[in-house]
Amino acid sequence: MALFLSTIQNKIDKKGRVSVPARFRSILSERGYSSIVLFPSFEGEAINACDMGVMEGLLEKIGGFDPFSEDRESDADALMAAAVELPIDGDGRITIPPTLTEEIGIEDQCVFVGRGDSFQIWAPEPFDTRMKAVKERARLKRAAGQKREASDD
Amino acid sequence: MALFLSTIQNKIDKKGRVSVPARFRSILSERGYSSIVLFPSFEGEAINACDMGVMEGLLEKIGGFDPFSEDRESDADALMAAAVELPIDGDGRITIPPTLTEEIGIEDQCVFVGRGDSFQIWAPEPFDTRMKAVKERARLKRAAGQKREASDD
DNA sequence: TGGGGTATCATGGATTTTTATGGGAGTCAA
DNA sequence: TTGACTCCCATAAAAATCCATGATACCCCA
Repeated sequence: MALFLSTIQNKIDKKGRVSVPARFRSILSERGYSSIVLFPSFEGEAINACDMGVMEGLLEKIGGFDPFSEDRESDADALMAAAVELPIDGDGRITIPPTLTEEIGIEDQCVFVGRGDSFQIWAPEPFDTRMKAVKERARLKRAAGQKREASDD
Repeated sequence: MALFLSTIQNKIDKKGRVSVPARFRSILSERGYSSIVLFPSFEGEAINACDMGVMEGLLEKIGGFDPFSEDRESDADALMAAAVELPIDGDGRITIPPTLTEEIGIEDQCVFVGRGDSFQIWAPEPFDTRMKAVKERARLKRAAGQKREASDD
């Protein structure tokens, strides 16, 4: 199955619309979806995005509706409550609700980040910071580890 | 199958009518229903809502589980007795009976909360409190480290 | 190889449709 | 008659849809 790869930054217009990267759209439609499901990441820094199939799988895992049982994870319920299904319009755009953008700090630009079977949406600056941190950590690890002189800094 | 997702707050007018969120309505009608079934949650904080199909499955499951168990049967009886089927009117609204709203503390606003295969109806404030509690708990769990144990104190 | 044409994409704006909400008229029963 | 309820209509706001354009990438053919 095709994977969500690479990082694309797009603009959010005054009406709150953003283009979903064309490649991502084609992957979604390959899977048979014309909408995406968004919900806040647990770390609170990004929005997670997946298709409805993933949500269905999740629900199946936590079990169906049974008012007599208390064992249904409240986390899972919170997830369903925080998630939104967004239709992709005829021009390939979505409108992310303010509840999600505000929490993450997204304003007029956002970054789509491939994660394989799903992707994330970030505000540009925090994403930058995060990437730099990751790279730095990798660099340190490399430096501390072996004498790998193939420098690429 | 489409799932009930996200959280929508709507107003209750003087006549006691509330709009069922459009997305929820379309999911219901997709499943072939034009009414919803309501009954109080056992925790007493919210109203549970589902379609008649879910209700039938539910009662069948409970009834079929153990025909000789008095507890189960009385639970099922209580559920049936407390449940109401509400028609959705031409404008997409329902009128929640006072028996249910008073118990939950709903007055002039209510919140529809998706739960996947069903949804709930809350008074705004208790729902807020609940969501904050869930988030805080998740935060603590995260901060405590990745040791995923049954404990969540 | 390079240049022109074409398809695709991201973006902006306008227009139409849907939705939530308010209110009124008619109906039925107590 | 009064009160509760149903059906119908009005409207403002929000959402979905449609159309236009500049830019870029892609392809084809001389």
